[in-house]
Amino acid sequence: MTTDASADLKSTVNLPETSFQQKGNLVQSEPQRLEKWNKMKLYEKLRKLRRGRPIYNLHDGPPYANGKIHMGTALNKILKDFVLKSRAMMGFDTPYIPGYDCHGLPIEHKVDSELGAKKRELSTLEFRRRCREFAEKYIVEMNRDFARLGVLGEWDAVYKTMSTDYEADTLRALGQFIRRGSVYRGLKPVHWCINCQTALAEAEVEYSRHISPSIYVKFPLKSDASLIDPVLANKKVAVLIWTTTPWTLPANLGVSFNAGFNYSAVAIDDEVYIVASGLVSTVANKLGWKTTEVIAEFKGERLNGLSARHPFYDRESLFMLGDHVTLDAGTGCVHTAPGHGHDDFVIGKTHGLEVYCPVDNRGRFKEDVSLFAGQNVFEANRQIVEHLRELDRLLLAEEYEHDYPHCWRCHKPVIFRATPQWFISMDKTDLRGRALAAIEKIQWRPAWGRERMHNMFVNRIDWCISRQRAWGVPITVFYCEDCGSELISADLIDHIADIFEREGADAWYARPVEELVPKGTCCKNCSSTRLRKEMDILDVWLDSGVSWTAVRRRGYDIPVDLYFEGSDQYRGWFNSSLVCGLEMNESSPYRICITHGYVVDKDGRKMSKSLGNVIEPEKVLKQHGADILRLWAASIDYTEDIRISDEILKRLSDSYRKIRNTAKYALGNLADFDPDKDSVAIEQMLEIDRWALAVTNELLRKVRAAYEAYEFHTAYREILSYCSVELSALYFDILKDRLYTSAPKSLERRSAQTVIYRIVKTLALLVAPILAFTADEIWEHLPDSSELESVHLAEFPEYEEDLAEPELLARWERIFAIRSAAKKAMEEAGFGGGSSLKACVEIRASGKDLELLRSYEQQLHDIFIASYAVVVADETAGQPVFRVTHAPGTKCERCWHYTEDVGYDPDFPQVCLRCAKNIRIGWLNA
RNA sequence: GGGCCUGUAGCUCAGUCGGUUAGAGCACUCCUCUGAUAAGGGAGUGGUCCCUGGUUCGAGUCCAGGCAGGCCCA
Repeated sequence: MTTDASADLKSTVNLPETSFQQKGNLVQSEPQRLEKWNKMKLYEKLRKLRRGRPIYNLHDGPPYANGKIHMGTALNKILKDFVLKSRAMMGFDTPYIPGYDCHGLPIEHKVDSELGAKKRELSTLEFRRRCREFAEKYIVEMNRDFARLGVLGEWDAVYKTMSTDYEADTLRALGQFIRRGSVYRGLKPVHWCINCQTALAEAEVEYSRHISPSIYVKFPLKSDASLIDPVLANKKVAVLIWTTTPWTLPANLGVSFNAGFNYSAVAIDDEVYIVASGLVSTVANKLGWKTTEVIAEFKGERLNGLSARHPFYDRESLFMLGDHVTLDAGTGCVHTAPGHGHDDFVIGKTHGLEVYCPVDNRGRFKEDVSLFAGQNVFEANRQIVEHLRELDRLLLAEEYEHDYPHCWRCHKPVIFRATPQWFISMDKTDLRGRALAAIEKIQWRPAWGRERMHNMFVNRIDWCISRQRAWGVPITVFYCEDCGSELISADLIDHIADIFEREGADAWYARPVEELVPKGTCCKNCSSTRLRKEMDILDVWLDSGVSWTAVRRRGYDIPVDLYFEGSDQYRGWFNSSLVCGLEMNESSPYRICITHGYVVDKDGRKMSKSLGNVIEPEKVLKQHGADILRLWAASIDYTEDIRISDEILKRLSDSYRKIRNTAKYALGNLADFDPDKDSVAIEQMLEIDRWALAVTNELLRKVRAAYEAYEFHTAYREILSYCSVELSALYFDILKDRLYTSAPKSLERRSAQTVIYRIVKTLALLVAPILAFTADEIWEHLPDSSELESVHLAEFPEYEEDLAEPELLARWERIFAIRSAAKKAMEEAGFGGGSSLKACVEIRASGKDLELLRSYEQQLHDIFIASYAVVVADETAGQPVFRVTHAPGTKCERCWHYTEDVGYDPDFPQVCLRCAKNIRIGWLNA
């Protein structure tokens, strides 16, 4: 055989040919495709195409606009895009208006630190302008980065919580809460710097070493001790507390115990002290008790509702039960001052205690505080200790070094102090009860979301909505300069909201009172017109809690279909949105609530700078491309923690290549195929082609169901397995001979091409929500000029009952099982894999297998990709038995089969008769 | 410390009502083809089902207690 002859033969083989590149080059090609989508206005086009169809409304939870997108936000946006793209392909009209959370402390801090010392020179208005610019800058960046992920939406019309209309709506929400009667002014302990005389957020305190007094104090029992245990009757009983802030003792209103702990009554000399049993020896050691005689032991719950006398005031101190009481340190009996501690505040609330705070702005005891009036709290510590000692209430006082909160500005130690704040009551308008009822009706995915949310509302304390900050929506109430009473009115707020609608919330800072209120507005108590503006702003959770109003403004119905966020939002956005929805709209703003887990590293640990295990989406985009990141998002079960690592991304790149190559191979075999002209009717197809159609149909059913259930990783698995097993290893491999060697226009080849066309089109459609870029690229290469200009405008095909063919599928399942056994036998005989055409396979079978194999005997060698396959009846064979030998005959230089008729056609001495015939039909028009 | 969740092969996932020898895809190893070629095909290796105890004839699955990790709260 000469080289020329060989080249001639090769020209009569239909090899795959396509411009679809094997390498994705995603990093380069994706931005180009994005550009194309922008130019063709893909989002608008899709919306137009679906106009009038049922709307599927996913409302975007606004991420905070203060930095680069990270893996968590990228994952969230990608998952949302899966939902929207798949719903669009199910025929829904799918609006998507992304949003941004703009107000709040993190931006204030960043602007603060950028300004440095200059900050003091700025007016509030100017400061707010800087904050606005800061947020705006990040919105532009984040928009670009989110869009780069292939997420389709109204990126040029996002909603922002700082836009004037949004700020007006936020304020109107406050008005509605006031109108319903759930807003009140109360006290709550906050971090307070007595040097700067300002409230501090948690993020504004830094912890550093500090020496405090550490004291053990007895609180003599006031209640009848025999109620605890008869043994204690007529004894001098006291509970023993430990504190490092003696100055909070004047504000003591109670002692807390843990219901589940055991407590011991320890007799020391003629007194009895109550201490948690688990701490008796520690305390004894500390206080130098030589012997500890426990005369009674009981559960903490026995103490509930009893009381002690205050150690130095003529006052009662109530015994309460709380989980915040631990055995880490102290005595297990916790001094409780609701005005000076968060736990104290919460437990005091539930027991109806006053939020008593006898300390003023400058950290001095108020005038009515006997013994210590006017004293600075830190200086008063020593005198309080001395006083306790004099009264014989003190068991030990020493110095204690620990981490203590300090002001981030002046670095002085801060105190916890109750200050006036605005609250939304959970109970005045039964928000708690209504929320619990609404939670039952919402669909939660995963299902445990219901329980988590339920528990949260059962225990939730009133919502503190005021913040002593500048960058936000102001709480637009007034105080009378003359009599001090509050002027709080929903109508007045609506009036101001109308001003905000035009000018934004800056108006509150830019305009004097007279320009903010209608003429004649005055104090309801004393009719004074001298009014002072409240300068607190609203908690940003109220901002985002009303984000659904931004959706309603654009004409969509509330409730929307879906909220889909990370699992931290049970406490956050899901929570505040539900409260706002209930008060303003009498319903939850969402029907379905889905959460995803957190992105963690390969070992399941959270990503943090200090651990050095952070993977940035930007890096993945530069290294692999958005479709790989999207494939990652699709491959995982998002309800749990989601791991990412270089290995995981490597595996996904492999999977990606499998899918891409499958598509490429399919497209390559359609180079000469026009579906309109060349398609073959199902009745005329070869049976294995009908099998492939049926399998594809099944894939369609499974993947559609997965999309409908928001289970993207099931879709991913089905698609990948279909490409690897059904197509690559079976169908395409078996098909090669037919595609390559049959005459181009022959029925056998057209039958296969008809199916391949349907396969690759279905594949493009099914992966489109996930591989947004690649699917569109496949779509472009389909041999069908009449198709839509982007795969994202198309709809999923419907499952076709006619194609199901369960008997055919069952039959072929058995054939492929036998094939697998045959492959093993061929491998053992040295004809595995690519050398299988050298093999001649003899199969001995009985019963049903024999019957089945007989009926397929003619095509069996094609199915095995061998040159011969012979079926022999053998009643002794349970499972089929194989004998594999080297095929007889000569290798045909065209189809590579071994046959005994090579050279029989004198015109084509190197090929078998089948090939000779095909060459004549296909290439010589004979 | 409390609420909710997770733990199955190197990776990502299945595993139904408790029922045979725990599966798949990928990776890995070996073989093979050179007409899917930075591809394709075949065969194979790989498991303390987080641990301990309990219920049961039987536990990856149910119960209890741990351990490790995550979110939220404290």
